[in-house]
Amino acid sequence: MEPTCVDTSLNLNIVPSRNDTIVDTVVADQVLVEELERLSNENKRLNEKLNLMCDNYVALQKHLSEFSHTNFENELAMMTQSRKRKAESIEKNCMNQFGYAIAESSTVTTDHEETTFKHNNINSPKISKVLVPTDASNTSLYVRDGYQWRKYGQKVTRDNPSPRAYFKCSFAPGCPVKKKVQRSVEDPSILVTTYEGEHNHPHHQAQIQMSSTSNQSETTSTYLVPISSPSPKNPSSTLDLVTPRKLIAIEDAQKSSIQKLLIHQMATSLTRDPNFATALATAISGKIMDFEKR
DNA sequence: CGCATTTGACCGGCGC
DNA sequence: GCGCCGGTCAAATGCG
Repeated sequence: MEPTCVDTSLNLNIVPSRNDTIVDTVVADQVLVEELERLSNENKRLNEKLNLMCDNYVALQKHLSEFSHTNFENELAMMTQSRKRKAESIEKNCMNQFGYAIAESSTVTTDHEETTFKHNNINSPKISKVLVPTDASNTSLYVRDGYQWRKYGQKVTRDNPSPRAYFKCSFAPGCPVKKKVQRSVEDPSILVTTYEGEHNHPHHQAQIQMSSTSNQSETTSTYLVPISSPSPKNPSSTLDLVTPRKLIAIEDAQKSSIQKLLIHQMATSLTRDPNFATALATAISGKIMDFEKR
């Protein structure tokens, strides 16, 4: 969008005549009416500009969304390309059990899922993976998801310089669920959280809140990821990790954060603009005057 | 003092 | 059989 500059300054320096007060009042009235008309026109122009900005914003958002989606798919492809051969052999082993589904997901199979497939049988625990966008500078591996976790180990794996943290669910005694948290190799701003097993207790939050925080006594949530938690009623399996539904959830989370950022930037830039502040004040005063006319 | 985290040691699976 | 690597254990440590 090409930059536009709207002269919103008010020429309110009305100097009253000292001689004829009646004529002065009439002239002043005329000036006020002209001023009102001018402000009204300006208000219309501002509305048009605002609409244009909104349209451009929607278009930009659309482009950004497409770009993010493409990047995400590329990332997944890169993450797995080096291990594709290994995955293919596993795929052959598991094809009888998963058939079409596993064949479709083989290109985005991750290291952990490979392990899952190796041990997968009817009684194996369910695995789900969630990508949590977070601050890359934040080295914390804590992801708040509504459950209570106890960390029992940390390892640096061969394929990833960032350490992998191991957690057990301590929300209920005997809960078999474990999770692993590790930063993505390609994008350190993404925490890859892998859940294993099913909780033997209800979730105490309707919506999972995932956040990465600087310490374990976190009180603030950085991101809200609107996806359901792995639950016994959820028919999702290991393969669910790569279904479009998950991708959409991740994309929605990204879009949500991007949207907030854009809105914040728009608001900041607008409020810092003295022209906008003046125009806003003018519009408000104009509305008040309109209201008083009635 | 109790609980959670840290971290090095240990174990088992897998590939060569 | 050996070494590598991921996962787990458990003693040490820190914190409220």
